[in-house]
Amino acid sequence: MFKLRDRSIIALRNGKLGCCTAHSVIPIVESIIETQFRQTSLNLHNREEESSKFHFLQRLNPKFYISALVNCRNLTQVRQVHAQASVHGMLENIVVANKLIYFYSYYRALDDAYGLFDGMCVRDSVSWSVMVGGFAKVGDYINCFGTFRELIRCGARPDNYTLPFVIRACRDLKNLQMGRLIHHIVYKFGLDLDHFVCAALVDMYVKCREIEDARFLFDKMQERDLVTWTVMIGGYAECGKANESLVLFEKMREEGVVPDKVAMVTVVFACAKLGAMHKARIIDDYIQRKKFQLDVILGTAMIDMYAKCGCVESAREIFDRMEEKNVISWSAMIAAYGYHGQGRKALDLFRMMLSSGMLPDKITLASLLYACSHAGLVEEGLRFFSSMWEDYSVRTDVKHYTCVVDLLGRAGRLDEAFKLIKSMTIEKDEGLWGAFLGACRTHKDVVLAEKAATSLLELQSQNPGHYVLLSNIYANAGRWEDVAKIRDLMSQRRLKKTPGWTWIEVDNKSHQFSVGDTTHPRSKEIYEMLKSLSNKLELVGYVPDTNFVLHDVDEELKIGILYTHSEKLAIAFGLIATPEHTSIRIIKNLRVCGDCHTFCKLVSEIAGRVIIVRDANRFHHFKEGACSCGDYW
DNA sequence: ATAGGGTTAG
Repeated sequence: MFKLRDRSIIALRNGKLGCCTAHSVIPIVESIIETQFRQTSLNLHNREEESSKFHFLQRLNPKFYISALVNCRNLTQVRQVHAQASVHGMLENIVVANKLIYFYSYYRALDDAYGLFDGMCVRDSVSWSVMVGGFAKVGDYINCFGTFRELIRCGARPDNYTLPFVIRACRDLKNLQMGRLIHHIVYKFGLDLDHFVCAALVDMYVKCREIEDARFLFDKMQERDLVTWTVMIGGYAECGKANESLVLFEKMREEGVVPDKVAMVTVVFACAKLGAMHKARIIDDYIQRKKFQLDVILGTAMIDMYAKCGCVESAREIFDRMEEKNVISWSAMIAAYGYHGQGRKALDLFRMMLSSGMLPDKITLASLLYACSHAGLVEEGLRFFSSMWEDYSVRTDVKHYTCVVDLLGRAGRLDEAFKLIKSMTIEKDEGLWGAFLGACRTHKDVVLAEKAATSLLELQSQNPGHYVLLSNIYANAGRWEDVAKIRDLMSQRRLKKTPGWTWIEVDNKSHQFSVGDTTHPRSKEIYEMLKSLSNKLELVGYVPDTNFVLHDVDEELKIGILYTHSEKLAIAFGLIATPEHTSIRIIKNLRVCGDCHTFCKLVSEIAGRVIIVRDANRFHHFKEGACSCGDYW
């Protein structure tokens, strides 16, 4: 047992622990408790008598307990200090009680913390803050909100220490309504929107996908720190405004904020979303210049960036340069080969992965199946699918089924795909039915499409793409009444067809086109180019395929609509605005239409250009009249 | 007495 020496006793009496090292405090407390325990058990009902010998203990300064708590190394020690404080009536000291609540929640003993909190006669704003924060830290949002509500109900004033906790709870739960309420409370109580509250609100709005609200607050912050910049940049990328992400990144650097690795990962992620190749190169240069270490996460993000910007080779270079790879890095690279239609390379890489001793997970296998599906490697895909559990201990989930339905569907084996769906014991989702419906469209099978559609619409799909697909199938079969029904259903469910757009980078600037667009400054030249292209294309036997036009309009009009699809406009612009023989890269937000696919093949031939198209699902590399997807997409 | 941001499929 540690022995109390005079010096220590003096220190304790004065509430100063300057002469004690951090680690010597605990034994002192233990010793005090020990002695005190002996004393109280001898003389439980005679508190007057106990005082003479241990008088100094009762007059202990609260600072002693606070220091003792700070030096606690586990929950048991906190409980001991609590017991000691209780004996001396120290719990009535609000600072001691608050500290105890804080340390109980630090050790995740929320029951103890709340017990103490609940028993407090007087609470100050710190008490509320540590209690609300305690619940927030362990992820007990119900009690976090509950305590906060109690705070408001008691007429206490919330403070800037409490609010960030509650706001972060809203963020994690993606509870926008509650988040707004708290934002409102800030104004109602006339609290000042300090840095912490503001940063938390920005983060909350970003995670609830209210990017404009986040931006509004972000712009109002006087001092924007790196983390908040990063949140904002990532938020824009997440909600499809990756362009703005890169603009913000520039702005951040202009303001002299120096990015760290996490910020760079976020920017790389934004660039992957955007698919802008020259930006990818710039960011890569920046990363190399600033000597950011190519760790697993940054490396993997860069693999993804290069692959999604259309350059699998550069992605592979990064992959090979990475010293440490995890299952995510391997999966990203396999997936990249998949959506570039290089199924064989995906398989090779998968084998390499196995021989390097890395175990695949469900995402690796989904990527692999996806690669097989997009390269028409039907048998290989089916083999992997059937042996996932035995070979890799990975359970098949609905995503794997979706890949295989896609695989069979593309190969025209619709009946097998349907049989597979019917045999499933796990829950079917709309992605699965969507894949099947897509296959029915490709192979013009209205009967199976109707079955798929029934299930799909039962799921109350919010994805307009599925309705358009179905409408497309009906239109193709000339069933205009059914087309009208789908249209009604869409408006009932307040869904609008996602407008298609394509964009192209020329001279470091992006140019965006929608169908029939005439807003581009060089519009006149673009349409002239289109006209001359169509004349040349007709000479090589191109016939517009009006099956890809949804509207119930006459043939002439259909051809007109088809001719001005956004991807055609972007390509025409690419041809007039870039040097000959350079490749043209375009990005489309939806799946590329069949007629445009044919168009691209022919243009690649007659104009002698490589055309790289990124659509919603994958890449198409057109060269000398052929496409890397082998018309299999 | 206050914290927070990052990678793969669909």
